[in-house]
Amino acid sequence: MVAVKDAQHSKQQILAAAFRVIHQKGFNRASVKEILADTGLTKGAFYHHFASKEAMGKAILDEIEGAIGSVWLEPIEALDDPITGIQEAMRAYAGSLSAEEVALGCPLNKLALELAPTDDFFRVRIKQIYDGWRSALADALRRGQRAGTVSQMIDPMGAATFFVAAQTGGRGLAKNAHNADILSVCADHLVRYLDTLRP
Amino acid sequence: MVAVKDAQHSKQQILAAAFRVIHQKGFNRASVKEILADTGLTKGAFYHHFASKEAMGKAILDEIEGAIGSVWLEPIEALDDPITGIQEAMRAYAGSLSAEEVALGCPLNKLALELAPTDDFFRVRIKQIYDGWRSALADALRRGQRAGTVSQMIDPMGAATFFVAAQTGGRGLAKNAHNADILSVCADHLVRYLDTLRP
Amino acid sequence: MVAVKDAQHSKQQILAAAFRVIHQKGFNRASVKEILADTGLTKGAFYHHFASKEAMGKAILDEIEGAIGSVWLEPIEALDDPITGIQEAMRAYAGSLSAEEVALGCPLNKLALELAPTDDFFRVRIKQIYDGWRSALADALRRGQRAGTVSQMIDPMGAATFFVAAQTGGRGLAKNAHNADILSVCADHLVRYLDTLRP
Amino acid sequence: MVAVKDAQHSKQQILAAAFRVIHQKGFNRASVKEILADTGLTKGAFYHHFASKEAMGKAILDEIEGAIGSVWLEPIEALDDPITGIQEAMRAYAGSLSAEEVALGCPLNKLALELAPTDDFFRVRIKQIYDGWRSALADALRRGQRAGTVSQMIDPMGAATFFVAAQTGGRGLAKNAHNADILSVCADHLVRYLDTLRP
DNA sequence: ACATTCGGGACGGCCCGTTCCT
DNA sequence: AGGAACGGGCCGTCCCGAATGT
Repeated sequence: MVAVKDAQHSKQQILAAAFRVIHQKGFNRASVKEILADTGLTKGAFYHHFASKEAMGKAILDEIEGAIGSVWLEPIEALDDPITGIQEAMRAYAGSLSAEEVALGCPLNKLALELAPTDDFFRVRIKQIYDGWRSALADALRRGQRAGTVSQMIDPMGAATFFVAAQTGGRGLAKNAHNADILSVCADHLVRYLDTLRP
Repeated sequence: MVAVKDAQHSKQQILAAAFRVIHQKGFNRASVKEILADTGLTKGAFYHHFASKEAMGKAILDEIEGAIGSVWLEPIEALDDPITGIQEAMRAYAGSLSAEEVALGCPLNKLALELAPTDDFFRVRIKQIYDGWRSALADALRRGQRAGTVSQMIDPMGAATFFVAAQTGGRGLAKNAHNADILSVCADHLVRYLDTLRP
Repeated sequence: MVAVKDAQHSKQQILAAAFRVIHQKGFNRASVKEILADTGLTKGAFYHHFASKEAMGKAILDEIEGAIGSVWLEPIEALDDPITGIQEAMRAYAGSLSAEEVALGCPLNKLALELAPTDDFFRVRIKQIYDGWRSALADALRRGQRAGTVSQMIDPMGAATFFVAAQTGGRGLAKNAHNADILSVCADHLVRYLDTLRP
Repeated sequence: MVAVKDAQHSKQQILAAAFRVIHQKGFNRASVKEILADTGLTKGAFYHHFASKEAMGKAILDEIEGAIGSVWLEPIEALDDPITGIQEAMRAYAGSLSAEEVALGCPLNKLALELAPTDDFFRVRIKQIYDGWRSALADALRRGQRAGTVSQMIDPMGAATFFVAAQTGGRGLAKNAHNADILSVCADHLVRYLDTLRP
């Protein structure tokens, strides 16, 4: 009855455990050994699926990219009134995080801060993700401009950039304070900021 | 005339080198050995001045606290129109950073992200610094409310929190992108946001 | 048209690749993985054909034994004047090696030096090969003694031993120096030495 | 009474143990851990004295160079009749080796065979040692030519090269066979070869 | 007091030969 | 014959303490 060897399952298990440990300790302090301890697998399995710890980190980035897509981008994908959509996503997000998730902070920001100065590959990959996020937001705002729900005066990309920055910063502040209220406050302010983008 | 052993000088040297290395690599990856390599001193000296690597980290936090004070707080300390003061500080800050400083990002944020989940002492100490920053900003806004330069409708602490969060987030985004323009964009948006706090 | 699974072919492929890698890196440093990389096969195939890496090493020794036979023994198998035969084989050998082959040295000697102290089975097997070589040379010299082309005064086995030793030593020295001239010099001296064995 | 920390002593201890283990297992299979097990020291000590395992290997080569000097070169340093001197050194050497030493073989040859194709630094350093050996022998022979104890017809460097090669080869053969007689036989033949170099 | 040298161990990521199941 | 997983080994790094000057 021992679970048969299932490559995909093992790889996903490792990825999930790695995400958890890295989210908590950061990439460098997350030891391969500890990651594997959560899975019951051994180093042989790890290095069968990933060429190196770094390669696994890249795979995790892919997952994070997907998560950002489903939380922030899909909900507003085809909206004529993107501002309301983003506001709702923001509120849903700020309200959905458990105390633990608040204390852990944004995984992408964590990796960005830790790895950007050291490893250029990671930096560029993370930049891609952030750029994708900002672009999708800007696209939505442009759609709104065409639909008349967003002011013609504003610069979509600039506004999107500011939103991503402020959102990320708010979550970082809340994390360090172990305080979800900070997140709420920032969310409120961002919602109000978004209102100023209406015509 | 080789400088005789000068305790204070050695300690400052270590602190300066440590700040540099930690800013770049983070606390954990900054090895004591590498820090000392920059100074010409040896481990004996290090452990004479600091009980542990962690203790040295705390000393660095003190320095960072001072730096925040002189960049963000002193310029607006007694202003009747704090909003204009903060706007000027913001613009000065965004304009003053070299490409290298942009790429390194905010040292406090870096430490916050890295150490908060792992080491509670650090987290609390960093929280003190952020709280001090936010409080000082809130105080300034309250002073403005009394002077009539700031709207009575706004919550000073909330606005201060949002400002710190957005500023920090902007610098993080710019760092990862190796792009000072992102910082400028965020600064512009923050300046505009601050305008909305006027009566 | 792709060759169907051909057991013998696969085994030979592995053996050939293994010989190459082992010749270059030695037995221990030659990883199974690297050997297989050259062949396109996988570990499953390897352990299908060989019980262990060690077992494969033994198969390689068989190949080496054959190669020594065809280079050194067959040419003088039935000669009445073995000294001239050996001299010619020596000169042919020294002249035929490419710069690369010089730099790689004698594969048998390499294995002998590396494995003799650690693995007794290998040592004994290699000893067999060296003994076979020496015996065949001694036999040839005895044949020459009977034919009157070799002095009665010399000890055939002793001379054969010295020849093998000096030849091997010369190739080792040349290998380390990346210098075929050393091989030539040693070959000349051995030719002259062989002349002293004539009546 | 625990031995006080004595840098020089510790370093020598490590070097001695390393020589032993490397002589037996070769450089790659000689693990730092095993080397240290013999000494009672730990990795901290090892990496305090040596930058890397490779660096330690180079230090060992220095020791080997010294040993060759005292066994082969010093005894004939200023002799007018170098041939007799070399013959005596050869006989002394062949007679002095214990069964264990025979079974271990020449440490320099072992390193040469193992590391030459992989690590060019080692190869060149080992070449230096061999070249030094050959040159010293050639010098001695030239001195003999001037003194009239060595034939004018022979090429000193060629003869020295052949001597080193044959001696090394003989020791290798004896090692693999676990048989000191092979060494004696080769020594005898070399002695006789040396006689042919007299006027 | 200040600084150095020496050494201790625990861990870090990675690789290796091998086995098991398909 | 292939793919997945095992488990232990390897070299090197890290933070730090103890003994030793100066």
